[in-house]
Amino acid sequence: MNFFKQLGPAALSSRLRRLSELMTSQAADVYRLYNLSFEPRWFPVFYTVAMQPGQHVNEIAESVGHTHAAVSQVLKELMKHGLITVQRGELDQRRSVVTLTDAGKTIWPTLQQQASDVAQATDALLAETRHNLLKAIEEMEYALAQSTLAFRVKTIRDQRIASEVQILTYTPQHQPDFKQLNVEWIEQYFRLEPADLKALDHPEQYILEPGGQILLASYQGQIVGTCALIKMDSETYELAKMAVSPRAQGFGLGFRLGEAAINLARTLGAKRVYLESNTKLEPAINLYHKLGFRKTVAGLPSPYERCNIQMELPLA
Amino acid sequence: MNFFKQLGPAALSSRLRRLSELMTSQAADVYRLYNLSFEPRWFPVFYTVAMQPGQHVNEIAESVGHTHAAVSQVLKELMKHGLITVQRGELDQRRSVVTLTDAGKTIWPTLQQQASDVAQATDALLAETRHNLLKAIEEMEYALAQSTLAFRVKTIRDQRIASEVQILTYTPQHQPDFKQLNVEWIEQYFRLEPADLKALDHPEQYILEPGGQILLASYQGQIVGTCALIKMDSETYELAKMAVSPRAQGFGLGFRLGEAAINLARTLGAKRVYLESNTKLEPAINLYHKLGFRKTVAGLPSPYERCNIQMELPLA
DNA sequence: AATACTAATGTAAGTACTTACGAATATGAA
DNA sequence: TTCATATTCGTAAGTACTTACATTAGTATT
Repeated sequence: MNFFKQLGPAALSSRLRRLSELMTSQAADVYRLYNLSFEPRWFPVFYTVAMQPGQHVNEIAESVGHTHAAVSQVLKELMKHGLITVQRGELDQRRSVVTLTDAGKTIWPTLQQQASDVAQATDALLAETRHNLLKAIEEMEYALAQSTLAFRVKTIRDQRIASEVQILTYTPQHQPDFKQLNVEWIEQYFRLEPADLKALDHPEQYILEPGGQILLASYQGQIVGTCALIKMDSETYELAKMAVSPRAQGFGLGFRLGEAAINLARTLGAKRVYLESNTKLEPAINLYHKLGFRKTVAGLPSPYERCNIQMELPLA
Repeated sequence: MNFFKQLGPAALSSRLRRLSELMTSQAADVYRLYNLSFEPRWFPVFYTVAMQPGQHVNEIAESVGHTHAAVSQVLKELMKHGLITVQRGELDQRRSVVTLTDAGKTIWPTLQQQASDVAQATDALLAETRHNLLKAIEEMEYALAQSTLAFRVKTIRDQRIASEVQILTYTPQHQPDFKQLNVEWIEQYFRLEPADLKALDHPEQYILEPGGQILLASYQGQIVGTCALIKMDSETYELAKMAVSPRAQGFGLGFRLGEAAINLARTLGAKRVYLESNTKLEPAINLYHKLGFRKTVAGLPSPYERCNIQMELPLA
């Protein structure tokens, strides 16, 4: 049991299962106490049928909170033990309408008595504990419905990664990474164009010297993202060469880079930033939208074939 | 979900299972987040092996709190995925000694990172709730280890029944029940003897008139237990004709009747009560012991063949 | 009236464990 | 040393559900 002590919270669901199994086996002992040839797992279904005969499978399933398949299986067993009868629905022939047999009606009072005894014992049991299990379960179900465990973990992971990510400005040593990351995604979706190679092979000449900037994201000592601002005129910059390595995608890196680029454009005196992309690149378009960019109707002519959408972000 | 609302506590174990399933499926989503081809249920076993290589199956099972069979199955899968190697133990050829492969060592840091992220998320999740699930589980496991659910339910049921059981004194109308209950058990284990029939057919003549008494237990309008005090001399009574209907056995009825008889003997001025029985009737002997009776070495001669033990209770 | 869709439910197979059983090896007592 | 007993582990089957799929019946649309 060292495992639980070291990783308590992570092993929660396993512990839930263990406890559930313990309680199930103890419930079986309870049934033995009452000398009924009745299995604990039948109880929920039998209970709802006894309380309201004439229900059909789906209704019962809804009541007990299991699937119709589980109910169907239990009904089969109850029928085999002569406790219920199942008939076709009169109005709707698809339905299986369930009622108690005489044998079922005979054991019902004992079962009720037993249920009441169990309820009392369980209440007393819960009262013995400082942390109420039932309420804890309810709260946990609610919390998990509000926000998935995976979502919560992702948030934490992204925060951790964000704290490890640094946004750097371009120096000549970054050229190979800058080129490689962009070539990678362009070749995945489109074909490299001459305009690409010019900018990627000679960023100083084609981006920096005309007054642009290049930003890079580094994570664990590696360059995993790039982004460039290209100066069009004194008030207009183009956001381009946005690339994130596949192994670092999904960490919110694109957003960090985009944000940094927009802030940089502001300090450079830009009144607007625009970009060109392709509607095929849905995640990218979503990212740009999240950054505040909106589609522009008629844009400037693009040197790239692959672009079929222009977006713009006015800077206040 | 009406079922839960009406029978909340009784359905606890079912709810535990549901929550466990919910968390298990969400845990699977978490693993998807980290792009590992690794199944959640492997984690506990893999974790212990990574933390301490060279353990054998039973040790791992003990660590993770599952059975060796479960560990064995998981190890088989881990081996198939090339994450561990299993070798025969050097000293003890029965043992399977487990270590990580290089592939296993490679994914271990990611897995650790993930476990730490999950632990953080779960801690935050637990902090969101007012009733701490983990502590509730621990408390419930402890409480159930202290005293079984079946035992608790039995206590409550016995109390309920006790409150419905009445101890009556004999009137002639009870003779058929008195006879029937005794005949039932005697014939089950032995044969009816002439001495039995005399006392059962004519209790007034053979028990009451010589100064004895008969007590009966009634439950839900039926006589379900009998017990007689037969006067031997002014200071000695024999406890006899103790019978409890099979349908009312296990409710502590014998104890109630015995207690009442002993108190009655005291008020009649007895210095001792003794009884005769057969060691074959283990539950009865246990009952007499619980009532305070102890085995006597040399007793009075018995009119019954079936008796091979005498027990006595001195009254203060 | 034919067609496409949806609903109801039975059945099979999967899940993540358990218990039961059996084979191989080790240990202890005679 | 030998034989009964205990330990270790793998495999099979069971458990109490689930999901996936198949079948039949009803409903809406053309």
